Amino acid sequence: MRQHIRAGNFDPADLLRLESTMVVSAYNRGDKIFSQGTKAMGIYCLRSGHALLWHEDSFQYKTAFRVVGHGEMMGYRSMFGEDTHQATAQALTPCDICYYPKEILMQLIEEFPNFARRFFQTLARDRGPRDGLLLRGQHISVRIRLVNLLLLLMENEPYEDDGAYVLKLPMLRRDIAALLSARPESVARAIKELQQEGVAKFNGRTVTIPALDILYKEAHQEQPPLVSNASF
Amino acid sequence: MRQHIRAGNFDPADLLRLESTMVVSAYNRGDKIFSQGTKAMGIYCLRSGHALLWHEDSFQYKTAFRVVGHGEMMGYRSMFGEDTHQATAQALTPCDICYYPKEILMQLIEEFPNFARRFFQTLARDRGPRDGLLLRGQHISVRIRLVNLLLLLMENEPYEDDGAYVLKLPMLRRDIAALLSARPESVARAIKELQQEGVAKFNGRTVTIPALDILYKEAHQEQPPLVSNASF
DNA sequence: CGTACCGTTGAGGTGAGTCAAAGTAAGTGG
DNA sequence: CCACTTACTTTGACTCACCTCAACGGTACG
Repeated sequence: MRQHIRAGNFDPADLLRLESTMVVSAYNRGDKIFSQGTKAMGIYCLRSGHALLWHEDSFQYKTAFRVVGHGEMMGYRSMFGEDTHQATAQALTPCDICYYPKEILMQLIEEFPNFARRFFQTLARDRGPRDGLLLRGQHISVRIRLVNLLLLLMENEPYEDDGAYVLKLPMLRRDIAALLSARPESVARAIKELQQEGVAKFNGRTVTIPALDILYKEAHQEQPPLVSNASF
Repeated sequence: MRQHIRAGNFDPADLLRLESTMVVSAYNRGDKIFSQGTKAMGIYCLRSGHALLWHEDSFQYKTAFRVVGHGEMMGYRSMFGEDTHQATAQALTPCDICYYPKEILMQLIEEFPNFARRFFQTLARDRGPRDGLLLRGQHISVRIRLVNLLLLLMENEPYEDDGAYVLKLPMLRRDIAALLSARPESVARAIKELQQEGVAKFNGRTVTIPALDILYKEAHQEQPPLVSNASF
């Protein structure tokens, strides 16, 4: 899922131009990288650290929908949509972020079909029906949503120690809650449950998972509802 | 939001080629246009009628997420994602649908920057954080979600009679439920409520709305929760 | 050693899901 | 045109997961 901007089959001159126009900035925890409602003029790419994307609806309810990690892009949806930002990006941890202005990107896209294709793919795969629903669908318990989030975060941070997987959460409990469209209290209760059953050990922001397959099983094999839901 | 494939600034020869490769098929209510899990080879465009897009998760829970109306496209996300279809498309009403194969589209996209731009925009605007959450966020009551759905459907079917807006629902109650991530019973109760308060009159699949602004107000001005939800 | 968050726990309330049954359309075939 | 079937819709009673509110325990930091 990661989407670096990498030297592919590009003209060195263009790459140089891309590099020269690129701006790298450092952000501290809590800093906003861009804000919902402002005009999208380019895209951002994380060199290090973590950021959180969240959307605020007309009821002032905030829902986080993506954790952006090292090497990943953000802001592209609004840029290509030729619209204002539909979300706010905020640094979860100190991070370095580079910015690519729209004009340069558009030029490269026109010139190099492969570059365009990569963006088409990124846009198309981003937030398809698949996830999102798994993290926020209310027919799934907070517990299962949490397990799915853990698995998602594990994809990006494979760290093994002594046969068990270890995951360092880059965020607060309330951010986890926002990602699951739940409340911090509910998250705490779900964590307690998983803890007691030995599925995962939580120690502050460090999560230890003894057996990944148990987690995976739980994430995808809850009993289906008995009654179907639509005219399918 | 509608996305016709129209004669823009294209080469007549290419348009001819596009037309010649296009296949138009007729579907009856309930027919599947494409199925989740199958390979996406092109895009579909509705000439008439309505279709419903729904996704089935690993718990066999079905969530509808889009009603496709006249002139709108579907299947493009999976095609550009170079992936299997992430949803199933099914005809809500009898409809005529034309199919454009991928190769032709890709050729046109490479050749005409404006054509590419339109697709970038379509992809980027489709299912951003904005809607979706309004229709399925569990912090919003089924009633408000229903009101939002009505407003969404009204956008495409403006029909005025005697000062009141009239909307003909192209779908069953259970499909509405699937769109709201709710149950048909809950939808029925929400409908009853709106009925009793005179906000909207439901008669089978015909909805009459005396005052649009009341509906609109309700859709966006519910009291915000007292406690914020994340470290924002 | 306060102060200020963050995280956890408990008690209580509620919206919406589940289940079951009755009511209403919409076909279909005689 | 009327039985008859089938599918869709609504209602009521019950249950439960999660939210709300409130209080308490932890940890970091000046």
